[in-house]
Amino acid sequence: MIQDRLANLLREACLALLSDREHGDALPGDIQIETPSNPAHGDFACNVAMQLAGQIEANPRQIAQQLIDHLPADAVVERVEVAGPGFINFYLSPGWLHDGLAECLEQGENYGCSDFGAVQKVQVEFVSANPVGPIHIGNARGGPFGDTLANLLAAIGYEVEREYYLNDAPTNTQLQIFGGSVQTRYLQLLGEEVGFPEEGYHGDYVVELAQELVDEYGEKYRDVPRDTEGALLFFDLVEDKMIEQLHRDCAAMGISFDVWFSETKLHEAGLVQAQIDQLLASGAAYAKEDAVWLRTGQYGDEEDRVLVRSDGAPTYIASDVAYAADKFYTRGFDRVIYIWGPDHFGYVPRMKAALAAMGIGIERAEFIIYQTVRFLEGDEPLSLSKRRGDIVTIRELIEDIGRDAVRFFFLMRSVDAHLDFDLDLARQQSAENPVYYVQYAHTRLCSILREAESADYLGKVDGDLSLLIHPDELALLRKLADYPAEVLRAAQELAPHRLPHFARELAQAVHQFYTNCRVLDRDNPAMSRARLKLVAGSHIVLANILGLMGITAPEKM
RNA sequence: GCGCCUGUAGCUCAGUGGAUUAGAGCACCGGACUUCGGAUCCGGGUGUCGGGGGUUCGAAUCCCUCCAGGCGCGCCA
Repeated sequence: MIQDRLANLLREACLALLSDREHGDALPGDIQIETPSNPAHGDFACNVAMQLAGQIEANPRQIAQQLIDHLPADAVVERVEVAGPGFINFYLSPGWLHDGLAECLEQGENYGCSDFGAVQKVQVEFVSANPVGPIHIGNARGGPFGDTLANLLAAIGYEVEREYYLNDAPTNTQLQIFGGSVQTRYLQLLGEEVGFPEEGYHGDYVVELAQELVDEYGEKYRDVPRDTEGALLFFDLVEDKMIEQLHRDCAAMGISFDVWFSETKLHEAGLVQAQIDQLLASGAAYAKEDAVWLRTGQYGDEEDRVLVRSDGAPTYIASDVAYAADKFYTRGFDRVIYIWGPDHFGYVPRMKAALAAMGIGIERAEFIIYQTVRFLEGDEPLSLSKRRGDIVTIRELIEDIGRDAVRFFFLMRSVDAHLDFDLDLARQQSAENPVYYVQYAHTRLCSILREAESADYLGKVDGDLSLLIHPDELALLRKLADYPAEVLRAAQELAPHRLPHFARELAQAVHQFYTNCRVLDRDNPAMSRARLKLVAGSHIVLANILGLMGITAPEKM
């Protein structure tokens, strides 16, 4: 990357300058090369002189000038200036852009990838919705986010695993409530006068499930007691359907998990009990009032948390402790990223505390809480609750506006921002959608490449990139050259939402180039060949970035 | 009450120490094509960056405080 090249030049200049001044220890660890927002300020800029000024007590402009004096020569650096309060601005010859295109063409689908994360194993766990209903607008947000984040981390060299944690254990109270809801609907369909519990799952799909049970089994389960065991029996009857549905919903979003991890398996293998015993033995857990508590209060949580209820049933924390042991110890992930919905917010401190109590460095775990999605109908916000039944499923949304638009919409916003989802607006905007703008740029390039195959006047001569000097060509070249740094940054900051923005800017540069620079021209084959190379490079980068987002790159629309 | 997220153009949002012009999309108004796809391009912005205070060469960005909206605070997940 050109940024690394410039940073290395500056690092050498810093070392030379600092040894002159006997300040060898003042070298900044990370030299930031940034792109000035104002093009008049050069192709790249660096603020290292101002950082140094604080440490060695000298005028930043003077330091900047001295750094420039010590800067090793480099072919692409045309001139370097001190500007403003002490910026070092680099003005490069257009050759660096042509080099960037050559690199892009050579690397193809790998362009944008790097080895930053070399051989580290990272797991991204996301969605992980309880198997009690379809994935819907409220809990789907982590899907495209996690999937794209995983793509990004893989692109910068991590060994990535995508995981779905299936809370399928009978100790999960939600399953009991859900099973009870199915049971109640079943009995109602059989004509029994039974009231539906307020805290139950009110969605129509529960009635449909119950109807399927009636169709399949008739009255066979009429006399099952309406207690916890009965509820779990009913959950067992529908469990496979629920899990299949989750698989279908994820597939519909274009997400393929490497591992569907079953909570029940943790229990069956005795791992939950083993972790509880170990925590008791190490003193991280203790017994009080018939329950077992984890000393999370000593590790930053507000208070200690219950691991085992007084009735002997383990809580979800117990499962999660065992699950974490499996992730960090058994499977040996260097980093684990948990992506959770806003309802799990209060759970982060206790999970961190639990990891600390287990002796797992908390820097190895990252918790990303995405913010609420509100579904708006007109001006009325509806709260999304599976239990209340007023849900819009992810598959309804996908059928409505398409998978590509769904992924793009969810990805566009930072996960820290609340997201208002107005279905009418989404439907209406799908024709004026930024995703089509990006995809259309891709199809236009495909169209040129198709056309070029039958253009006999092009011959076999290689395109001369130095012919590319039109402002719209240079602007497009610049976006192509910026791409690898953008991927790296989006991955390091765990910020997939940067991608749709970059993709739109790239598409804009493509459309401008397309409008103002005729590519295929029988009267100018040399220029045609050069521009075709730019078309090929742009085509590669658009396809790559759409690929990272899990959005199709169509050849025709 | 405590904690977290958010507050930037009419609307939806980027920008989270950097450059005396704070950006984009949508919407609205006007314009562009005998050649590669018009789902395109070009032009049109008087914004208390929620208010106030502070930190410094420099703040939408960091700190404090207040206001508004959202979410969370269970031996549920």
